[in-house]
Amino acid sequence: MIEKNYQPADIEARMSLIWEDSRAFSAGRPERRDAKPFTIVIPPPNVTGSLHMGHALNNTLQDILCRFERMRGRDVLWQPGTDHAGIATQMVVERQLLERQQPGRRELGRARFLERVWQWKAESGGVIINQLKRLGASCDWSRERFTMDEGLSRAVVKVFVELHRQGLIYKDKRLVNWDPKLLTAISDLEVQQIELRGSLWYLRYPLEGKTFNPDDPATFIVVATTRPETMLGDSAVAVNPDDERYAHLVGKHVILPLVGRRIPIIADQYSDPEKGSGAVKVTPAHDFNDFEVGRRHNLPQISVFNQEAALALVGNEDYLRGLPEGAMQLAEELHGADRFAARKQIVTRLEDFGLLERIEPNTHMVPHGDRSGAVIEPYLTDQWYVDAKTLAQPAVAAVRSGATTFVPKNWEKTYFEWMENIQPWCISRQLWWGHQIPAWYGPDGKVFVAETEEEAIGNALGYYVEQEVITPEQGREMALDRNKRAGFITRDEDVLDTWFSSALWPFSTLGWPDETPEVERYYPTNVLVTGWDIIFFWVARMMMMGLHFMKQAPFSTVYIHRLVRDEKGAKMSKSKGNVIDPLGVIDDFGADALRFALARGAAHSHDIKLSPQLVETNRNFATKLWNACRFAEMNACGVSTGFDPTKARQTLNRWIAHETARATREVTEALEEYRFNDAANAMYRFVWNVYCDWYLELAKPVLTGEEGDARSETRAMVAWARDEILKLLHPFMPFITEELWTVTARRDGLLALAPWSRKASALTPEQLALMSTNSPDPLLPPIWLAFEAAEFTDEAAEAEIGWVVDLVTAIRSVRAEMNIPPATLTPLVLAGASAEARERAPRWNDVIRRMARLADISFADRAPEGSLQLLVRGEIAALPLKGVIDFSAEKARLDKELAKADADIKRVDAKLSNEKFVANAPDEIVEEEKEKREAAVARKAKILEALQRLKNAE
RNA sequence: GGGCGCGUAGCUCAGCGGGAGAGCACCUCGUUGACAUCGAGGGGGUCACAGGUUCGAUCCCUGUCGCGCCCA
Repeated sequence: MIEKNYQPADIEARMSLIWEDSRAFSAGRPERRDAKPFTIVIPPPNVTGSLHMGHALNNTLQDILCRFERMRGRDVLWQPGTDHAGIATQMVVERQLLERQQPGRRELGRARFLERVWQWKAESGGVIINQLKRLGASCDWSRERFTMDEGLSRAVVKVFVELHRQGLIYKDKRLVNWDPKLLTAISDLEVQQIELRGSLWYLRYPLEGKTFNPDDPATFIVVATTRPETMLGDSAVAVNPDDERYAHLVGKHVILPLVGRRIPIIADQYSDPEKGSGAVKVTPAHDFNDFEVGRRHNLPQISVFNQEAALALVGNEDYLRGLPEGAMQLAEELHGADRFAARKQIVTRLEDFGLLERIEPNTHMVPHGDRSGAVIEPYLTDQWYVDAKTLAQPAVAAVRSGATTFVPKNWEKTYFEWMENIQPWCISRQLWWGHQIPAWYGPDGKVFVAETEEEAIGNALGYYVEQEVITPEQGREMALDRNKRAGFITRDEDVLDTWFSSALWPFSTLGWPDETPEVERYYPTNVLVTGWDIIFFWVARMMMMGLHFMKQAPFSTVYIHRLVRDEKGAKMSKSKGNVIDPLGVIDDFGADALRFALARGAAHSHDIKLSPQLVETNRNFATKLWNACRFAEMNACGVSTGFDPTKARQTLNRWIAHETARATREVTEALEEYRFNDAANAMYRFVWNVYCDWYLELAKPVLTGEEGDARSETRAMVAWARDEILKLLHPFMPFITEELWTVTARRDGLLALAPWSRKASALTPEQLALMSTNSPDPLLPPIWLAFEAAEFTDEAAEAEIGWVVDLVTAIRSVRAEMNIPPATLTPLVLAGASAEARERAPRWNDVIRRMARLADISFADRAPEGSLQLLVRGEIAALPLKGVIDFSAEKARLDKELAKADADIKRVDAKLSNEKFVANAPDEIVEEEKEKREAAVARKAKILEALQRLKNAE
């Protein structure tokens, strides 16, 4: 029994349990041992996360694909899990400690802090998994993984060690993006360039050997900078080699103001004569471009900041080297000043000495940390790097060769663009939460990288014994006693970038580095579904790691979807307050409605604009489906075993079989091409505008009529088509369809595991032509017969039902236009009807009368006088309404139609009389135009006839 | 500055070489037993602009304007 009202919350809770209990989504179900696998790995949400609309879209699309392929018989593995999200999680826990006024991270110390994080993870880390379940995600939940699981951690260590051994991971001292708030290095990708209004300061650097005179430009050179405070670390001034203004100064020196350091004037292409003064200060330790200039010219790198981006001058050897007497005073005065305070102080001092020429307003891009929001400081430190350039080569080749394809294809260009300009990937983070780098250092700083601590210690002690730094006896003691080696051998404190472990996700989740059956069966995966924002963070890196370690690209297709925005097209953000909470709309309208709304909007080249109202609309669609199924139930439309829709005898039933087959093809083909919106919209139309609006309406007289073959066939067909609808809709709206599947008949199994009606391989056009004949060749191989229902067509049925639909629509339309009250039943006269119409009309008498609100239907040679005359498929259908119709309105209506027919004839004539058109256009187009002309001429004749009748009646 | 994408009904979008479409919104009418979370009907568009290619352009090409995003 179907409940009277559709109540999604109730259904969704129940269905979740049924799926879970039956382990419907488990990969490797025994009966599918021989089936082809289909694998998707979920983009692991942050363990700190909660479901937002982006997740809802991303996972809805993945679920549609998984359910679709599961129904097509594949052995589906949708691999779920979460990401430890280094920085984000550490921040969450630190904030919690602060709120609870508990000891902070540093007070706790590393071990106890990590314990706290794990504890937090155990308590609150599973939130998003449950939210994904509410969305209906059909992951194999028994296989849930976490990037810091024992197994995945082993994969991380193994990858690190191997890449290190191969020279693809190395330690280097270079500039990094330093976050002075979080006190860690971050990768280029975690930096956001934000345009800010600032200033361009023009500073005078006095030339060596001349007495500085603010009024004499010959005594100084002007440099322009956006960061005057870094001048303390300047080690050169650069001018463009082609800049004649400065040619005579190249090779000379300036004395750095305030500091007194003697630095050279060098010629380098980097200096742009058009910008600023054409001369730039060079600070290799605090600017990426300057760093490169410094390398080219072998300049000293003078770092003047500490970790917190405050000036660190006292005791700074690099800074103090070669400075004159008295330099200490300035160092002491400025030491410890924050970079922004330092800027003010330095500018003031320069100004006092006439060293500031002018200040210009200047808008420029300033790097910010994407997590902390702090202004990023280029900072000179030792960090670990991955040689991304080398790893990128196979990753580029895989996409070039088509081994991996992006959908839509244009993303490949973005991918290439980045991959071909890729920079070394900084993977070390000065955090605690994450995979600690498997590197150990000896007293001289020598690095020992190994998969286990024992191995590393063993190597290290062996090395130092050999070097006679320690005795073999000491070595043995240190190997056995952790305390004895403390301080002698120390582990690298840093952890790896979170994306390092995510890069391994497609194979680490399957058990690699162990040789598991899962790796064998489910790698490489089939499709990766993700947003464009993590192509670089994640997709590119999975490609690199997958190809390097597995020798195969991790997925054959990368489907990139767009963003979900609010109804006005604005990005959803907490600060704007325009966030739509997916769980909120699920509460209000159901997960199915949200999923269907997202799927219907998921076009390739547009962001999705979503509003609660849109979800409501799709809930209404679910209600419509619900009620259609109730209607079927009330009319005893039960599943009839062995029923073959292609053998139906009733025209109406053949028609819906034809339409169902068409919908099946449309949905299948659209999903095969990741056109989620086309697939979902095809179903929306089919269910509402075909099945409900016409099929069920036209079937009503039969269903409520007398017992007989026609009625039983119709009952069976209503049920069959409903079942097909439930199947086709299941990937989009799993809950309601599974519920309706369960309650409408005794079923062998779950809808989630029921077979899709169209097989994976498309038929050739020749095969299709064969299938469309009404009498299939008895010699056809059985596999073709399996396609029959989905390939079925019946043009004759379509023509007949089309006529009924057109007739009813035309009558309804004119009745509404003429304001004929619904209660008024009018007679219908088919004037000069063709043999076909004479046959059809009695067959559809009941339906047409009911739907068009007619008293009766009769035939006549010509339309009765004083009737409304409609043109339906070239024949006149007349409504004799003497006394009711407004003659002038009717004349106007017919005139309008006449004008339309005339316009059509004229346009076609223009074409056909154009010799070039007839000569150049394809034959079928010319033929089509001729047919159009004939039809329009015939139509015109009928309209003229109708006008004549009208005139006679006046 | 480089790249990608988008300008089609009031809104959101589909169509991407041969007669302008859908959903929502709007207006009119309607509770006859699946459904008012509904049904029937209707109005509404120089397909941004300008050139070009073509027998034919909303669709292809070029340019202009406007909007969005990514990378420097």
